[in-house]
Amino acid sequence: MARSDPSAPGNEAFFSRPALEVARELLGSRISDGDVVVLLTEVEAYSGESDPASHAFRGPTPRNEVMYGPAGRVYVYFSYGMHHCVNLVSEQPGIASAVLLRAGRVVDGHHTARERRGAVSDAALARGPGNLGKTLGATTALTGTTVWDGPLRWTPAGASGPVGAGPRVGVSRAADLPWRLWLIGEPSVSPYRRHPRADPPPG
DNA sequence: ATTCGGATAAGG
DNA sequence: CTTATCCGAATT
Repeated sequence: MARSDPSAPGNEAFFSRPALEVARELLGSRISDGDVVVLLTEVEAYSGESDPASHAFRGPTPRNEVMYGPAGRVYVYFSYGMHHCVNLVSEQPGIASAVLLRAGRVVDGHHTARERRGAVSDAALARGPGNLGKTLGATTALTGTTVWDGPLRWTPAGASGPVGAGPRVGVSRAADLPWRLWLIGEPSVSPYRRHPRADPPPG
């Protein structure tokens, strides 16, 4: 190997699957930036141009272009003019798909994390996608980097606990697809907030 | 429950 | 130009 990690082929294969499947297996795995290490506790799948809640629903744009490329790349979008939200691209090239990293538990680098986030509880450091992005120091400049030879490094999960599934947060269309997954009992998981204009829940 | 902040993209 | 959005903090 000249530059990239020898585990790159395996990592790319891991991400080159349907977003929901990748999302499920991301729970309990780790993503790091320098000394800051986060164990992922909450993720959401966004799958293809047929998913009305996905940034790719209306086809390619300069912002979402990376979602159409090979898996294992980082997609950071700048949200509401202030938050950097981190996604990991999944599926094969041509199928725009990604997993939004919604929350995690900081397991190392608390000092750096708190420099970025301020005086909040450990559980709140990386609770919510904007806060997780801030904890990792993410900016849109990370878009397109891989999680094996870029600033963000991903390592597979060991064991992880029971998994909950429910509606995605803040989406107004396809609001009740249970594509938000989390580790049950984790205090770092963000509270569910339904989009104000989503259709009423079924039942 | 509501309000601001203010990038990105779609539609008029 | 107007409206909506994969959000978070602060306020009613």
